[in-house]
Order: sequence, then structure tokens, then C-alpha cells
Amino acid sequence: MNFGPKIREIRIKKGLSQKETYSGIISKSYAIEFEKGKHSISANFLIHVLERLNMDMDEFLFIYMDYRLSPYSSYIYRLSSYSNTHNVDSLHQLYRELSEKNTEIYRVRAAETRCRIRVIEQFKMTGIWDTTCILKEDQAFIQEYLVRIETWTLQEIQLFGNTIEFLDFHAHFPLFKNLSKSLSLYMNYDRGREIFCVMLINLISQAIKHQFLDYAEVLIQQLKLLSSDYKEFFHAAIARYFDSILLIKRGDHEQGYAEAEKLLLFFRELNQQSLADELAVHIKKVSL
DNA sequence: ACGGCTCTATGAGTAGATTG
DNA sequence: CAATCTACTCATAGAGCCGT
Repeated sequence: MNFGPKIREIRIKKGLSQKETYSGIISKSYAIEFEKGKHSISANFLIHVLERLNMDMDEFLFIYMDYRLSPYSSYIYRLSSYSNTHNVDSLHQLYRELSEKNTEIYRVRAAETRCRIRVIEQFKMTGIWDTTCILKEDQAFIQEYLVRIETWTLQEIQLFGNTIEFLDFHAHFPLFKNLSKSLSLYMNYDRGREIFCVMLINLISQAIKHQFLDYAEVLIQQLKLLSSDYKEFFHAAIARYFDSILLIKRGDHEQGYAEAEKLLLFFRELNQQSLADELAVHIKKVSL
């Protein structure tokens, strides 16, 4: 990848000279050749240059890719938007694209996508959200992949978070124990916190479903710790919702239901219909 | 004078050939 | 087969030129 020409474009738009942009970082001659695309500079130097342009690496890469998402971000975006709108045709298209690539990580993503397709297709036919209809081979493939991970990256934590409902419930504990070592490392990184929050939400949901209420309570505390900032109020609201489900499950029906309904209404007012429907499953289960 | 540029030199690292 | 040598690439700095 040669970033020079794009850096030059940004620098000129900002009215900065080469001297202002590169002095003390790389030599002027090298800066010129870098901008012409004749050679690249080390990531370390690139970060310093981007600092002079008031930009971080994330934003620069986004601009460099012509304001398009990275292949991974695009995959996550498509998977979640197609799943949320139950757009099975697009999910099939995504599955075909993933199947064409033959590396392990693409096979894991294809398995994840096929799980979604099967559950959504069955839901459309029966009206029941039942994850047992996924293929055993997909479940085994994802689970075996996750079990092998020693040091978790955010992408892998996100994969775990997004596939929790498809995995063996008893596989959750060791996997979560293993990845939670990374939690403190990502505490101050907003994207990391976001991914951990979503993972915790799905984990709590499963813990409640399987009646592991004390375990759910511990996880809810962790979710609250991670979503204390105002920007994460949405996750904090979901934590409150889970609190109310625990109240109901532990016998305080009146206050629990009132609180849970209030929060579901709040999510619906924010146009989060599918999330509210998903969360409402916990209330229905309790009332049956 | 300043910004942008070319040419050349240097040191570190490495792939491949040669030698003991 | 391991150690050494050689040729090459990469990332860099500096001297100096050109146009405004």
C-alpha cells in the first residue's frame, strides 16, 4: 500500500507545507518521494505524519479506501443489517460471496451467515426463534475455531458475541473466561468497549434463558461498568432491562414488569423495533 | 527565502550462492 | 549442513538545483 499520494492530497487541501508536515519525522527528500508514491514509510512515521494532519489511522484508512468500509466492517455491517431486517435473499448473496474465498476465517464467516439464514428462515415459517435448527457442522466449526484462540482480537470477540446463541451453552463459560483477560486492555478504547458490551448483552441473554441468574447478575454488573459513559447509555439501558428481568424471575413481578415494559417502550420510541422484539422474548418466557 | 524537487550515499536487512 | 559471502532492496539523510 502506498499512502503518499493520498497524504499529499489531504495535506494540500489543508494548506500545509511539506516542511510543516514532515520536519522532524522524515527527511524532505524522502517525503517528496513518499508523496510521489515511489516508496512507503514505516507505520510509526505515518502515525506522526497523520498527527500533523489532525487525523488518526482509522479515519485515514477510511479516506484512503474512498470513504468505504474495510472488508471486515462491510461484512459486519451487511450481516447485521440483513439479519435485523430478516432479508434472507441478501444473506444468501452474502453467503455465496463468503463461500468463494477459501481461507479459514471466511469459512467461519460463511458458517455464521448460514446459521443466521437458517434461524431466520425457520422464524419466518413458524414464528418461533429457535437456534437448534442450525447445521451441526456450522456450530462445530465456529466453536472449534473459538476454542483454539489463545489471544483474542476484537474481531474474534465480536465473532463470539455474534454467535453465542448458536454455540453450546456450556462452551460459553470457558470461552468467556479466556477472552475476559483482554477486557481491561480494551477498557479505554471506544470500539473495544462497544464490542465487549454487545458480547456481554448476548451472553447475559443466554444466561437468563438457561436460568443462570447469579451468573447473569455478575455479567450485568460488568456491562454497567463498561457503559458508564453517556455515549453508552443505550447499553446501560439494556443492562437496566436485564435487571428488571431478574426481578421478575426472582419473584418481584410488579416492579419487574413495570420497569421492563417502560424500557421496551423506550427502545421502540428510538426505532429499535427488532431489538425490542428480541428482548421482549424474556418477558414472554417468564409469563408463560 | 521558501517550497518542491533530483541525485547520491549509507546502513540495515535478507535471499541466494558458495565454501568448508 | 552450517557458516560465510555477495548482491540486492528498503528506508533514510543530505547536498544542491529550480522556480516563484
